[in-house]
Amino acid sequence: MNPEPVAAGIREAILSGEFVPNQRLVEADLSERFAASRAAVRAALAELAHEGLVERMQHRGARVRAVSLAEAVEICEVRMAVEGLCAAKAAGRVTDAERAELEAIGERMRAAVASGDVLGYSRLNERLHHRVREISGQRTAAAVLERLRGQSVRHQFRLAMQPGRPGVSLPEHLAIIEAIRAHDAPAAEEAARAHLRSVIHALTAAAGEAADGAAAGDVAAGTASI
Amino acid sequence: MNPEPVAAGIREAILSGEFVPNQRLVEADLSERFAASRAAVRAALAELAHEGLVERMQHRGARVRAVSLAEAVEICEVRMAVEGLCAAKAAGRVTDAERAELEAIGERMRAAVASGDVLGYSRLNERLHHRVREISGQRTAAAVLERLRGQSVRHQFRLAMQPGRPGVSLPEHLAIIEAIRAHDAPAAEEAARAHLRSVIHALTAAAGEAADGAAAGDVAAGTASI
DNA sequence: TGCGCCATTTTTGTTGACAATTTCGGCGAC
DNA sequence: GTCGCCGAAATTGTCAACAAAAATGGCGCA
Repeated sequence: MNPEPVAAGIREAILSGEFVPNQRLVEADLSERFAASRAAVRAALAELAHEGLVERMQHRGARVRAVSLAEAVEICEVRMAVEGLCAAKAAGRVTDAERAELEAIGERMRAAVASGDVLGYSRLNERLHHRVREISGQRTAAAVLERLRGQSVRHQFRLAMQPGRPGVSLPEHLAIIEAIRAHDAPAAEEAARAHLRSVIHALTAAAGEAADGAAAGDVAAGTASI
Repeated sequence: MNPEPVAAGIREAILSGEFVPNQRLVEADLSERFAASRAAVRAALAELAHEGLVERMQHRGARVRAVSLAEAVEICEVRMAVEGLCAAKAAGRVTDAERAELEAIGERMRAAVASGDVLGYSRLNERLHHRVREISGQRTAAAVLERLRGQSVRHQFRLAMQPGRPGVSLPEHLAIIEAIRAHDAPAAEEAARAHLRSVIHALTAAAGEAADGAAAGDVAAGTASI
């Protein structure tokens, strides 16, 4: 009956890949699926439209928004700037307990990559980025990043599936962790930016090839490796 | 009848200072004022809540969100990162026509400050920032910045009214213009960041004093000097 | 006189029905 | 056989009434 659980449900369906890009979202269908009134569905769709996950056209209903590769690159560029800020602020505020936590995440990342556990690595990756945002204490930046993340989950997931990718991103992640642990704000900012630059590079490199395949993602999408 | 004109009307009333922070926004009143149904008002309020201009609490209605000084600083920090990105990209893409346009804006800014035309300077300032965003071609960044701007208009306005402020910000703006005109991306990024750093400094400096006064802003608010 | 409780009023949340628009299918003309 | 047109179905947009919750004011009681 409330709009929020409906929005959460649709969001999860989109992020998990159950609802594919450009799929039409008919209000009556969603209303039945989530056992909510059409007004609630409507409000939920409006919310998701503001998050950039769905697209609405006058009298034509809502559909899952397809973010192009160019847009994904744009999103990564903004993330580069904002995550750089968060990393720098985190380096200036990190506590000893948090330093230990980051180190633990780094160790587990190393182990995951060594054992070829791509899924586990993806989860740790997601957790690392999330934790850095929290440690930074920058709620505005965190909110911006959270919204951007939702829009690019699909591309991130495709990237994480790439063969050599974890081997490239692991040292980048470790560099971020080390800089923050060392309270070195400029180094943390640069490490975060370098990491995102690398993501952009990988995205554009994987441009022509494999425009398919990414549809297999209902297992653990939303934890895509960055 | 449509939600959009209602949202636009409320937005303008908030940005112009007619609706002051923490003012309650009663749906029935708005419904009468804008000659729209309550459902339209409701949708408009939801939209504005997502923009961060109003705050809604369950069963307690909507009120104009008051952004604290700390939040305004956070917003400026994010702007520092993202406007830096836009300036850098603009430097790499600016055309000759746009270079001339930027130079013209710079000249008019100089003239406005020389003649003490604070209002005109504010408008040029708004226009410069907007134009740089456009030239950058970074739609994602532009969207992020546009939303942040709405939330901090009130603080920006208070800042623009400060006595010596235009004299400080003018050279910063000119530096941004010059770097973009010279196609010097790193310099443009640094100039934009320096400018925002300066804004943050001025914001925190003007912390204790003059928590009043800013309510006089229905003339040309929304063009507040940055 | 001051405090707490209850009825009233105001305001928000929700639902269902109705109107407007688009889309889809069949029919006829060329 | 194909194109364009017209009606029906599906879908979205809008509204007004109803229900639920919170704010308000008055009353009794200590």
